[in-house]
Amino acid sequence: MQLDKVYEPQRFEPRWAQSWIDSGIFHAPTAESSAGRDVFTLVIPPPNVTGSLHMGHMLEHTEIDVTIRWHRMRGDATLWLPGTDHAGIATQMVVERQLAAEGTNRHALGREAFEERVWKWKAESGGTIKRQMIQVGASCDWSRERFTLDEGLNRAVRETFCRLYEKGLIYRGTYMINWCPRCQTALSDLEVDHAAMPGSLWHIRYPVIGTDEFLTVATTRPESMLGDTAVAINARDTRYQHLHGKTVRLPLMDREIPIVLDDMADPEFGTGCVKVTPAHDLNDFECGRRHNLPSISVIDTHARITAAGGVYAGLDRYEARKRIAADLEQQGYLVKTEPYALSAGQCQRCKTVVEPLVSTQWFCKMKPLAEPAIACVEDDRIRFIPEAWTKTYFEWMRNIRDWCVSRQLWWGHRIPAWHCKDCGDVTVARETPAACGSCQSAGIVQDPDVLDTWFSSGLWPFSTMGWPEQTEDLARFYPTSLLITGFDILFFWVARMIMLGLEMMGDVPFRQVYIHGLVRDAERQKMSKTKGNVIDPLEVTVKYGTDAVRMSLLQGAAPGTDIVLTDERMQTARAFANKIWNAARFVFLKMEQSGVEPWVPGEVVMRPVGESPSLEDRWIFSRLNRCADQMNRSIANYRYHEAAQTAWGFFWHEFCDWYVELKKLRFTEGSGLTADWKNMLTVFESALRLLHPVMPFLTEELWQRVAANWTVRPQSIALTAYPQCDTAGIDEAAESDMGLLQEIITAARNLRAELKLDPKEQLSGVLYSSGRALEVAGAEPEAVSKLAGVKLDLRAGQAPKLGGAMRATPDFDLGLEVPAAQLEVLRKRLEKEIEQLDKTIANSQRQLGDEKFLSRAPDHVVAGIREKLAEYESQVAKSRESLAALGGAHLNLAGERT
RNA sequence: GGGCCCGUAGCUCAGUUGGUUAGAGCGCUACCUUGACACGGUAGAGGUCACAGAUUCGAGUUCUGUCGGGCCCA
Repeated sequence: MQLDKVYEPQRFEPRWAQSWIDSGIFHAPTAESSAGRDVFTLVIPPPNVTGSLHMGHMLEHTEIDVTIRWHRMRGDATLWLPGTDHAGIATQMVVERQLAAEGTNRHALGREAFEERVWKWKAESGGTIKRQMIQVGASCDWSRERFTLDEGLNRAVRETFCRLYEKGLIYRGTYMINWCPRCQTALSDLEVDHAAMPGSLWHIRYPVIGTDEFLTVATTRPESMLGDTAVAINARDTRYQHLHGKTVRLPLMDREIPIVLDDMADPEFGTGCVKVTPAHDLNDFECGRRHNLPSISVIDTHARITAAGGVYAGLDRYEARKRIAADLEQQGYLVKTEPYALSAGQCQRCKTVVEPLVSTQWFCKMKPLAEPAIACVEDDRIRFIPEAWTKTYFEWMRNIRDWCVSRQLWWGHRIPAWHCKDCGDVTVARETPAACGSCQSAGIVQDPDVLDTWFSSGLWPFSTMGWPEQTEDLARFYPTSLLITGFDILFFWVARMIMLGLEMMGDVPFRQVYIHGLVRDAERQKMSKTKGNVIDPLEVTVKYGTDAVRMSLLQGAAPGTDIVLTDERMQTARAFANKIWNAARFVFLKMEQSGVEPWVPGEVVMRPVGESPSLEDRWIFSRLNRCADQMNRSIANYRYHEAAQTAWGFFWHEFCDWYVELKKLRFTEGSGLTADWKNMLTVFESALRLLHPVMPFLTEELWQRVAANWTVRPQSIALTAYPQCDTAGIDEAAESDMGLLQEIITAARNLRAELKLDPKEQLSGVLYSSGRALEVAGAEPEAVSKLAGVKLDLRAGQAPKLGGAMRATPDFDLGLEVPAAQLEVLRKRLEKEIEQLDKTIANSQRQLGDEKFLSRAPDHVVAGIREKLAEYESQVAKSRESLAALGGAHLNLAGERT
């Protein structure tokens, strides 16, 4: 029964983490066992299978776990479905780096061997994150764990691809795409980051054929001129109108290209005319289509100049840029070069500047998918929290562009399309076909490309439940209830799940989306490996305890704000855990002394037991009910910071600071299981339950001891009922009486501290009151004498003489007997108090003298101010009197007593 | 260029539909090693709610603008 003196979470956290998993208590209940209960489902945002847990995961999983544990305790049939993502490019890159270190590469290895190699890597490191999640107590159903490359999920991917293809929503075509020359694959628009970087603007003049004029174009990429097939001017631009219909001679290439009229040329910007390179710029590509211009590819997939680039063929794009700029200058075509901040697209993964290339790829048509996805948020079938994200979502959805879904990678879902060597047609099929669908030729080969990882992630809420099979899980758990994730994947993942869920399942994938913040360091910096400011969750959970880390994260997790995580905060959270630990230690020690056995009533009791429960019992149960009410509402509304604060305040500042201190006065040795004991154990047990979703380990460890003798109890606190507010347990009278008692004690302590009296010295004093305070103090004399160290003489009415060590409040006047010499320190405080009260009184009087206020403000507000004003006035009068008395010769408090 | 969010105590943030003396945690100051806990106790100091207007009897809260910070999209 004895607990260690200091809270050492390492001594019990690993034990519970393992035991929760072994007992399978977090598995979703069967349909039979949970008939009639509400269902609550959440699928995990799948982490990278070869990754490891970072603080972002820890925050996300903590918020999910709080919510899940709360729902489970509320009696819902709860499923948190875990799993991982194959993270195409990222994982392939890791393995390619391994190969490079071995002096080889994937092409030398061949596709099959490479894929084997990646699977091997997955087998090695794939379990890490799962182990870590178990370690930090994530209460998910591991029996339903999924991986995006599982066979079942692959079927879902193929089914989706085929359906979309059959509907004409997936097509293959030749368009401008983002190409990463390092990763050697196409990328979607979302996988390209636009970063501002210093560059130059080159002004190049193109001679107009048949005249002695020039058109000067400005470009940030002079090397692309090799592929120019026109120069555009704006029809409204009077400077160049006379040149329409003529041609220019492209320097270096000696090619004659037309001058076209196009709005792309902005008369306000630069020289007003632009070069057109349809093969290497999206705007130029579209311009080229409008004018039927040829498209000449001069940069290849390795970002080198192609054979079409004449003498520059084979040069890297940047090398070519230097040479071309130099040649232009030498030949007199370069007008000037000026510094220019340009925005270049970078590969999100490897930061290489992407190359816009014309390429044949698979695309997904987005507009028809986006429309219902917009509608379901407009009509509230899906709600974003915080709501501000709705706008961002709409903004993106309404301006959506087609999605390039093919990737030239070897790690991922292979596109289910087969090309015919004979007729050239494409056969798209769910199962590997034996022959071409058009000409029946057996000479077909599967498309070498794989799908964007997000294509499979987009199916996650239903592919994980067995779709396209009509499984029981799917029927029970889809749509899921909630998604908790970060804003950084709102478009990548959330938006696509909504579109694909609606299209494939005919229903939204989740009802609500809670977007959490970002974990930052003490300087509010994003955590990053390169900055070296990452806090490793595993390290700190060992150091401070998982519960303390969870508490720290939740304390800062106000919706819509980032979370600042510091060692200081985690230390404090550990101190909180230690406080609870020691409160429990006190309880158990006292139990032993009193001969009491662990006891719990057997069901949640939210009211005190016993014939006439004590004030502190009535009070703590009342507070417990309010705490339960607040906890339930806070968690329901994703106000995790509020839940954390509520539990913290209840345990520390109500249970420990007052309740336990008062209860100490009740317990005597060998008294047995009195009502005092029953109430204390009941409140403590309920409070543990309230805290459990936030600090699962500590509460489990203590609960197991508190409830040890409860014969028919669940095997874990996680399976007990979450306390709900019982309004009958709210005792306004007890709260107000307790408030008075606290005020009396605090007033006495305050005087004592201000007068710098010995904290241990027992003092005498007087309490005057014409109200309830007298009865409260009379009923709890020991509380005042023990907690404030003052023995009070109780007298009805107001103090006859206000002077000396006196504290006046609206409810009572309290004085201490002390030597006159110690009273001087009171003067300053009284002066300050009077000043503040005067200000407040003036303000109230001004309001009450204002006709408009009196006529327009609601009655209760006016009445409230009148009442307060009377209080302030009486208080300030008392303070003035006290101050006057201080000035006098006689500072003896309760004068008549001496 | 378009859009979103944020400026409240030294720090990190709360502050629900406008309403009575603006809160919490940390930090800080003073005192206290009291038999649950110094990872503790008691008491205290600290804010013209970024700025300027407007609406209102009344604004930290609503509206407009300015300044400052962050983010997203092009």
